[in-house]
Amino acid sequence: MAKSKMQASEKLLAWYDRHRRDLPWRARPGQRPDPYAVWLSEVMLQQTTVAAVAAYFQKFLALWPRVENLAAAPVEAVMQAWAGLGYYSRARNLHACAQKLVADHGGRFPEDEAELRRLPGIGPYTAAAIAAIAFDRPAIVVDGNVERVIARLWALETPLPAAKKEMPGLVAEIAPRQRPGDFAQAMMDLGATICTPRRPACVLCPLSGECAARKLGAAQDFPRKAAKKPRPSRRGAVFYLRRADGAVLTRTRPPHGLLGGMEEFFGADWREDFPANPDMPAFGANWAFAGEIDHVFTHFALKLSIFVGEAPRGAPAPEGGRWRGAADMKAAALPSVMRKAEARAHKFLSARLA
DNA sequence: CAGTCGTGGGC
DNA sequence: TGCCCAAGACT
Repeated sequence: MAKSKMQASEKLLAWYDRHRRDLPWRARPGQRPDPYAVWLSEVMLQQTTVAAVAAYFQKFLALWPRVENLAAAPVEAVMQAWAGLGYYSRARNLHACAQKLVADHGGRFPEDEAELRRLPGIGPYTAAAIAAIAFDRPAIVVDGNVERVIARLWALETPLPAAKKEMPGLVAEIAPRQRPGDFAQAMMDLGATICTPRRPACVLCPLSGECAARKLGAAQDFPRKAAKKPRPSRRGAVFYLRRADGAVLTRTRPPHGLLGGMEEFFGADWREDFPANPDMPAFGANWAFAGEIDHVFTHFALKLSIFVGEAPRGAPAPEGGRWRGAADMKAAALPSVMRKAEARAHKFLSARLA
């Protein structure tokens, strides 16, 4: 190990002391972090931007200030509060984790990384992050930021994701004995603000003198990445049924899988070979085409045809469905794709009225 | 281990 | 418009 690499952590921590981000879930320097807040923020931040998380974090903390409160809440309330943030299995696991913490750990977070790892929704990254940040344990934290910083620091030729298994060892080479929590957060802050995916600000980087990719003049070309697969397209239909009294028909999706446990409008299955003229459902009448919406999921793109229909006052909900009043709809656990469909239906209805 | 699992912003 | 991506977990 080169001596310059051993000094990297000192430079990084000095930089962190001056330039650390002030984030809602982050404790002030010298203050004890709240493990509950650390855990909550880390789960929300999985594959999710700081900007998107901030408001949800505040909302959850206001609704459920302590893990006991979250554990006592109905899971439907948690799903509803999570609606719009994506990756909904996180919300279900969050709730399950809270209940397990209360039932098996007296409402306290274990400090040990391996013990944390056993809890639902807590994987290798989150376990290490909680151990390091909340308890200042010497855990090696590797997230996407860290992978990028490390790949550039060593001009690592191994492409991601294959390089993932080398990462903990490489991080350990520069990890300091002291301040493991600050070191972890410093690496992530550096990746988020200086060592960015595009146009990294190497001129401002405290590690530029030790960076092999920088020496090659090719920081932006790291990390190497495996070619990605094309994203298939699917089509489907949404049947937005409005009753004469203004209530709207919805249902709840099965608890697991895509948008698991979230609410939706009735619709036809999403498939690549979707029929050009799908059958309208038996319930409802006067079905009218309200337009299409596009939505992109991680592993497929979706185009939905929106149909608006009417039902008479007092019409019963079909099997598995429920009527929601207008005010009730605002609080429903609708994922973003369904909010988009709802907006299209509203636009169509207001245009038809005019 | 490669596939599944959301969303919104930036360029 | 299309592509990239953002503090990954689970199977």
